[in-house]
Amino acid sequence: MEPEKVRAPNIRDVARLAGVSYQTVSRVLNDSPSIKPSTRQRVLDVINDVGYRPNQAARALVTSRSRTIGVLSGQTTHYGPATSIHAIEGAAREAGYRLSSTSIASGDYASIRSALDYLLSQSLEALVVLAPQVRVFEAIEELSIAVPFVTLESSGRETGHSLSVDQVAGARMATRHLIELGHTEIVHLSGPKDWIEADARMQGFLEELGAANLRTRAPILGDWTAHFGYYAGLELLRFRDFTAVFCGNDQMALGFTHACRDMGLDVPGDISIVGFDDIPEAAHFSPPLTTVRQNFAELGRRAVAQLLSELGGEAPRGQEQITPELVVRSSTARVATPAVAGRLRR
Amino acid sequence: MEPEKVRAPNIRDVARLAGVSYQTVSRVLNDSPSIKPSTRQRVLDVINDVGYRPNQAARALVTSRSRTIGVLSGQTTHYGPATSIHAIEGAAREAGYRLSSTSIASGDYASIRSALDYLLSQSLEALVVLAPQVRVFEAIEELSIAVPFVTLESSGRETGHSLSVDQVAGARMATRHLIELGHTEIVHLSGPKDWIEADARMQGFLEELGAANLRTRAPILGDWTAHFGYYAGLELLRFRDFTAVFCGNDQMALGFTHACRDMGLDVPGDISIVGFDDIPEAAHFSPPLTTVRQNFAELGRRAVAQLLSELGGEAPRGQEQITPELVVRSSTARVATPAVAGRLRR
DNA sequence: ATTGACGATGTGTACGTTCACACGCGGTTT
DNA sequence: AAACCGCGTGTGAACGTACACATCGTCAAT
Repeated sequence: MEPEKVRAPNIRDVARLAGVSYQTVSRVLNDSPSIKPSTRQRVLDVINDVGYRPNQAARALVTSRSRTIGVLSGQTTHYGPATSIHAIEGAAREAGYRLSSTSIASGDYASIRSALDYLLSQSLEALVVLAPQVRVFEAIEELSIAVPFVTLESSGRETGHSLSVDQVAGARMATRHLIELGHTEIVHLSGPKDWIEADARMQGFLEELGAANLRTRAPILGDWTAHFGYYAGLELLRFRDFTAVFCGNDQMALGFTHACRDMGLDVPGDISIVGFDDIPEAAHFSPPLTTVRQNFAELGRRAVAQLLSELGGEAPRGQEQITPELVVRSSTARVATPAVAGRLRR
Repeated sequence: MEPEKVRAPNIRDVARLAGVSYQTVSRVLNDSPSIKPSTRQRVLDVINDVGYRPNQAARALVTSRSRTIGVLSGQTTHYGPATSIHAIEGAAREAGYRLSSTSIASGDYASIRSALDYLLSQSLEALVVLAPQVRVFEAIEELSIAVPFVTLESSGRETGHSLSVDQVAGARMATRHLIELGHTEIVHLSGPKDWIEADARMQGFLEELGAANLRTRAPILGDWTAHFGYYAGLELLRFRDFTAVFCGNDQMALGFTHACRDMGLDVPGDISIVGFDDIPEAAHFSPPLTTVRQNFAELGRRAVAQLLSELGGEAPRGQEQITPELVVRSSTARVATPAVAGRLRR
């Protein structure tokens, strides 16, 4: 029984054992056309025997091609980003790329900057940014990144490298749906302050309300969690001066529904609720949640596709948006009579 | 205004501009002790000016230290793994490591093997495996991995490198809770066939039932989704020969609850339901779900801690388990009278 | 005055791979 | 018969860094 080699075999070891030059081995590895089949087989056999694995660092050093796509993300725990990243990973793997991911601890500039620095020193070939905070864009602009990159949120700014679900359109759909059901007093539970999506959804909400000439009220700034939705619900429902809620995401909608139940209110009988995202659980909430579906996986796939085409020499595609889709379930209903809203108002 | 350099500045460029040798720059980068403060400052200034970033590939090549921890994962979309990975990422970043992640497309051996091959060619320093399929362990054993590694599931096999939440204990807690409430006819909705956790939870369930001398029934093999829970519920509830369900995860519990509602059954009045995981939404389900909490973040952090200590020269810690915690909410209740269960039985 | 130690810096070399080029060799063209 | 071509293969760089060692002054100890 052989003792474990202290040094991993390298390309020269393989060459020696196969009785060829290291260059021939290299050709086999990069399946160069001009190589005799018998030689190739011999080399492959040796590679298999000794468990040779080409050293990626050395390869990256000389080619300055790392076959790596960097991913800068924020909270990867959430359903949306997690799904997108998973799709990115799959698409990248299919194209022979791997992922190097870093997430930022907090939204402050220093940690964003250091995360980007870190990624950029990896000599990666492309970069996808999923970090939804506004400051990330400042850092990106400042760095003038040399590799193709794409951000998965619309920054509002024209970076020319963005790909996103049209949050504004989604929010307008959700709001219009409520308006069409006769609701005139609609509350919006938004996401945190400097989140791009939160901002866009809020904007869509306000636009649609404005278009219908309805009273707008200041949205409540939440933190995306069901807990927040619950406590915000308990608070807001003390004054029942609204008949519908548009929540910035499904979790908050779930929490809000919980609060309604605790306050003895029926959803959608007394209060209509719309969420955002369409997480897989939303169809099984009680009641099943009306929400706006974002195709996170598609987003991830298209990000990789765009990057790959840019890597292949094509020009960046500029802004691109995916339209979301309203999924009507059972958490929204027509207002009993328009007067109800009036009666409820203090 | 300078045109963008085609080549990124390297250590020699910095050295030239700072009027020192490249070795001095290297010393600054690795903050070597013996270097004159004024020189260090001059070098640092140049580094900042030209935006020099040390090439990690070159560094990895010569040191064979990549400062990278590999992550092999399965479905990263789920709450559990996503949370663990996030925690791993955070802990790794804190220790100056970054992550290189690959997920396996399917559970087949070839894709597992190629994913591992890929990771192992990265000259990474440590590896954490979150892929819950049994076959992954076969691949790992076969490869006799040289770097410290840890698997985040208990394989049942003694690999000596595993760290996990004690699934069996968690399942026993859940089951015991139902038994203590007087339930004698308990159904188990399990996860997919070759998932390690699914197996362990099933085992715990059966053990506890056996300990209480209760009738055991064949668990239903699901796929973790709320959809499955829902349809399984619709099917099972046609014969109401049970009063409680232990679901393999919270999503299936949600779906099952939905099915109960659709069948006009009250939870927990007619049926008690226990989940597993304690996803953040579980507290806001209708009714709030009794479940078993797994500390996924802790798991991730401890995995990194273990790896780092091993990297520091300490011996691997062997098996290690974290005990989960039963969280009693409102989806479980005492059986009205023990006779009820009997009456319901066909 | 000579030696030694030490602080600060520079010079070779190695890491493992790919790229540009060179080479020998049969077979076809001039 | 000389020149050319393409196939299969080998040789010498180069990528950017860290490590071992060498060098050079300065200052204290002998």
